[in-house]
Amino acid sequence: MALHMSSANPSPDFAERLREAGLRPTRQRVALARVLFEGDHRHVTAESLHAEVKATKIPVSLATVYNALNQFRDAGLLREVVVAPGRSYFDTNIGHHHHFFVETDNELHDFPSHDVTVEGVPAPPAGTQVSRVDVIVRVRR
Amino acid sequence: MALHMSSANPSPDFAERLREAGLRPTRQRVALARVLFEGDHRHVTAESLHAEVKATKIPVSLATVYNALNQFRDAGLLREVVVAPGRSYFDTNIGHHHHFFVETDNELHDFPSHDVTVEGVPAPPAGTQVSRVDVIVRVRR
DNA sequence: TGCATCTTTAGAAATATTCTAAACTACTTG
DNA sequence: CAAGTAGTTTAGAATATTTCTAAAGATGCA
Repeated sequence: MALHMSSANPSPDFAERLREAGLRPTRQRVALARVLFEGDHRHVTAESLHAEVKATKIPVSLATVYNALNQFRDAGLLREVVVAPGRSYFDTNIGHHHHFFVETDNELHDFPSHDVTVEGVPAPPAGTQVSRVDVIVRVRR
Repeated sequence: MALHMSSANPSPDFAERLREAGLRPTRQRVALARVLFEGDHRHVTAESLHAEVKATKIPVSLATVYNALNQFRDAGLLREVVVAPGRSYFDTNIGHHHHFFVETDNELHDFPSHDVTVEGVPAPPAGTQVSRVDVIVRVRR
């Protein structure tokens, strides 16, 4: 019974969701998916996710966390956000949205893009097509 | 009359410009400044800049390149652009502008922001103020 | 010139991520 | 459901980028 209506994910059947994404639902991947996709949207780094999953007593190596994050991203389950040099964030919100980045404490916040318009962007370089437009609003405390 | 109106720098007196920025015009910093600020705007990484300056026969260590890039950025002479995980780009264009990032070959292109409008961004998180709005248009070949 | 301060440097260290090859596990087939 | 195989996980090594350290060197002021 879904307690969290604002949850990122209606179905808690993580094994099935992994299978649909073309990934074998191993113990590690299911544990990672549970932490990532249960409850509201979130932002993690490889390190922070590793720490969280280890706390659930399921053995996972850091290498597996990196593997899984890359696979989840490639499968469209996560979005990678690059805002700070030397570290990648992964966002469980894969819908259209943009980010506030609090530079003073390396904190990331989503905001919906449906009200945002970006106008006046010139034509992309010859031979290329736009894959995404990111708006990053950098703020400080 | 200046032939290169689009040039990044009117004056080629790099020592003086460093002094104005509060930096001692050492041999290494002047050599780096020459490569960076002579001619049109450009994008470099620490590695690429190191390779270029070494080619001018002036001895510079990679550590000094990192130091100088950080100092130039802090002094407002450069802008750091974070678009790809694991590497920083530095942009000699410090005016208002945004970027195309060609993901397929890690290439960065500026475009002026004076025609660009970003509307509908919500209020920033409480207690913060906006330091900059970056628009990154990601494209692929 | 003399000297205090700032800068550079090589190499070590820190940080983040990927790779390797061996052990392990999920899924399929018989 | 035993066995095979193909995909996964893992520890540890390797790679990549950036920063740190402490010693040597350069700069600019008196």
